Amino acid sequence: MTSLTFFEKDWIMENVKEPTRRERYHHGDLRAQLIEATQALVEEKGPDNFSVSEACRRAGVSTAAPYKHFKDKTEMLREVAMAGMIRQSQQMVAEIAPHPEGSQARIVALGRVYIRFATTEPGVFRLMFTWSGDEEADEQLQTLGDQKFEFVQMEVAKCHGRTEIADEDRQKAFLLWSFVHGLSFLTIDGKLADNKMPNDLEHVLVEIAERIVPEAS
Amino acid sequence: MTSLTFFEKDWIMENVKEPTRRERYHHGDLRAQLIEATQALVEEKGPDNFSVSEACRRAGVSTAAPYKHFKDKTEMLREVAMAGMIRQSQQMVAEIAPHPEGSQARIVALGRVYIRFATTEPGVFRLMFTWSGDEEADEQLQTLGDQKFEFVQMEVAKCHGRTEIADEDRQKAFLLWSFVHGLSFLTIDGKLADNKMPNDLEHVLVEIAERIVPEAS
DNA sequence: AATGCAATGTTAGCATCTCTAACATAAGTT
DNA sequence: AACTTATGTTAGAGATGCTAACATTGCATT
Repeated sequence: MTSLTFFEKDWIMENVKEPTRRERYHHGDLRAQLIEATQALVEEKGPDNFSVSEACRRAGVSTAAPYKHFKDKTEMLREVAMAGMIRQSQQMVAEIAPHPEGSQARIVALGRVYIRFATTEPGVFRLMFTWSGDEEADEQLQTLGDQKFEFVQMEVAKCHGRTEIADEDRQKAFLLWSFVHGLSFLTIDGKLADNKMPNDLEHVLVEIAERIVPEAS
Repeated sequence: MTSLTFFEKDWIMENVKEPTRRERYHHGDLRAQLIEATQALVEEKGPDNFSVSEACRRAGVSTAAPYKHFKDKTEMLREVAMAGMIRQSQQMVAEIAPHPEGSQARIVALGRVYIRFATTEPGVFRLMFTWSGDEEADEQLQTLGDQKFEFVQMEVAKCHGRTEIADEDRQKAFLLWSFVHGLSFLTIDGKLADNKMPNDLEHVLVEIAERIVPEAS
């Protein structure tokens, strides 16, 4: 019985002319669509100039609707930040895969992903890291960040032929992180116009990796 | 005549029970006081949560008053950012003074000032560098930043016994800047809790300087 | 299948914020 | 003393974050 009604529903969902999902009172997918709108707006206007109202307009919904899905504006933004964190992590593991374990190329790849993400999604990137305020709310965010950093530390350790993270690895990973983080922000904040930015980013990454994690372990 | 009235005024200003300057219709010093309030609020609430209204409350003035002195909210914030830029530069020149020209200690001192400023005035620091939006408005700000960067480049050049900036110096200054910039943001954004942060900041600064601008030129 | 509940929308409205317009007053000039 | 300019004030428009009260829908239980 239930299965039959399910089939009916499926049939309706797929064959009927799709009420565009907007004409219906219940949206069906509002939460996801609001997050999507939020992310888009964060990129377009920057995290500071994001407004819930505008996200509502985009989702074709009243301005009170989000509050059935999110506690407040902050929670909407954090959702986008979290998604960004995960996306960045995925890109990292994908990008180092082709390179042999313990190779410097892996370190370079990590840095490349970091900066590419920052320049490709500056709004989300800013959101992820410059969470001014809220103090304790971003526990999950912090956890994700910690995991990512430990991942980097592990890669550095492997470069030194270790299977566990030593103090030296921690230190070096930290140097690397600070560098790419700073480079990312200087880039997206437009401080590297003109002659300040080295022309070849890849070259810079290799150089910094060489200075901190030399190929000859 | 006029000089007499001036004297009278001075006498009033100094000997009469000071109408606290708030009881008077004309404030006398509103612009400066608004900037002061803005800076304080930027530190307390963060640049994003700063509101003109609150600055007005602090200055004891109506919410429309600022618009006789500033074009809009953005201009108030920019004023604070500019002042921060200048303050940071002054600290830099002061801190390198004791060290001999061309010494690595000078480079370390520059980094120390950069990070100290960021941690001491995180609100203003954020304002100075993560100016999301406005595009062309921050021309002056950009100019100040450029000057500072050139100053750093020159210091690096001196470390190599040069009196003019070479490409190598540009490159190295850029690496140094990226590093301290990233370190600053990671610190004020609280990403360096627990074991991630090396215990001794000074040591880290020396180490990174050694890696990029070795003492033995 | 009918009914009831929980989920998820909507409209109205409050408090706050930025910024403008019109007006008021102080200060300096002629 | 009268005029002008600078610098305040009050009133209010338009946007925003969020809440309260109400409406509609979907699902579950009967």
